Amino acid sequence: MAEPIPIRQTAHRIPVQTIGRLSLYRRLLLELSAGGMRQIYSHQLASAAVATPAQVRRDLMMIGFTGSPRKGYAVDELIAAVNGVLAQSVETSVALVGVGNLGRAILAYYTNRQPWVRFVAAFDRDPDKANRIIHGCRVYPFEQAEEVLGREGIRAAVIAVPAAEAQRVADRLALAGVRSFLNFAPVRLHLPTGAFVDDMDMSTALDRVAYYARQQRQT
Amino acid sequence: MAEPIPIRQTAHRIPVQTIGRLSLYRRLLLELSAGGMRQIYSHQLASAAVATPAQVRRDLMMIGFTGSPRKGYAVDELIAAVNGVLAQSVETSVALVGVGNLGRAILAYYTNRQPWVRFVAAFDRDPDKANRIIHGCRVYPFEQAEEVLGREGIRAAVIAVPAAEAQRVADRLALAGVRSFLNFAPVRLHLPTGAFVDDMDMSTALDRVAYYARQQRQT
DNA sequence: CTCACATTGTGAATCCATTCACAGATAGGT
DNA sequence: ACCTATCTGTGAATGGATTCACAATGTGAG
Repeated sequence: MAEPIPIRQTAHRIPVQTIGRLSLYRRLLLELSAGGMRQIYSHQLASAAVATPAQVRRDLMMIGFTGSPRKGYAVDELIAAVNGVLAQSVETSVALVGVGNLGRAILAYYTNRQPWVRFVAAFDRDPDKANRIIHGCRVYPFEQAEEVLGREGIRAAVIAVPAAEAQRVADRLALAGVRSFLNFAPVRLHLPTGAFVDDMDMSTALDRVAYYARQQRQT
Repeated sequence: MAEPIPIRQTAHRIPVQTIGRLSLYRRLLLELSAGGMRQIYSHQLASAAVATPAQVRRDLMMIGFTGSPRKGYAVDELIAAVNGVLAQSVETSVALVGVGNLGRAILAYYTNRQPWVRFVAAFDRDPDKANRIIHGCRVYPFEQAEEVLGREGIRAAVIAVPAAEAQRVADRLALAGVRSFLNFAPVRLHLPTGAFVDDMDMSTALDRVAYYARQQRQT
């Protein structure tokens, strides 16, 4: 199992888009590997990921993974290489803030899906929700945020609170050491430089989809 | 009420990113307008939207909306102009496919949030779920998709089914005339050119967030 | 062993969104 | 009525991601 995975350097900064596609590649590769595929060409992976072969090769180049002409890429080694970049073999602890409809659906969605990330704490303002366990995740009152985040060493959080509260929540999490946010609230967060935010703005997404339903255009 | 809103042309094609920001601007402006604000400068809107003033001016230029030096933009006229672009004053009918945890949360989330889009039908493979009403939306068995989509003139759909089924569902919807998709399944969909897909890939998003929690870098 | 050819790895070209920077405009002050 | 300060509108510059295109590679066939 200790094969030398062909990696040259993880040197330069990897763009966010590439990180996102690596996550997708890994999901596709895991399925293909389970189906018995040992080698894969850039054009095959590209077609599965709805991308171009050049895009795939460029992405793999970014993480310093190399294949072989005529044989393509070794599937399992590639999975290991992507794991090395995305998860550095450590499980990442994540917190959820906001245990409403959306928050519970998020917990349900992620449970047993990505073993490399774990929701170790959820928070809610409503004390009635506290101290319950939802989808295997303990819910705390939001007042205990600093304590729990510190204790668990949490540096990533998912925000699923109403728009009006999102900024306050983000401020407090940032102060408590969280540097990476997945934000479901339909507002843009002001955060200290160095922090990372990924907005999952469903309102905006629905507006975009409604717009293009009336146009006839484009990807 | 019949003020002439200053619009020059909706001529050229508006990039997706701009459409997304227009949706955000509208949300912010509606709130500011309700709070009594009549005029707004590009730098104020930019700060609310976490963008640059130049970005805001460029976006408004794309939709042909003009303001005035020293007074900025008229808030209510700008809202009307954005409405004209995004919703063309028509309510858009949308379907949901997949009434699981996520699907129900999506319905709950959108209810009473964006009156300009309406979920007029939901579909699920499971017949037990059919013919119920969830958050004001009637659930049909998926077999009736073509009939209902045709009857309601639906051209936009939200896909919230498991990954393994997403492509089949998308194919069938596309054949039934749906041209615009909001895809929550963690796969990329192959669709006829001309169709629009917006991927809300929560798996990928969580991987990105986990990645940057370990780095110390950047938005 | 040699050859042919499909595939990789990557510099260069292209494309597209964002930002810069400034000319032109105008509201408000005097 | 004029002047000034500050904003808009936009052509040009920038920056970054994607795509092109091709030399280098090495595999499998004969």
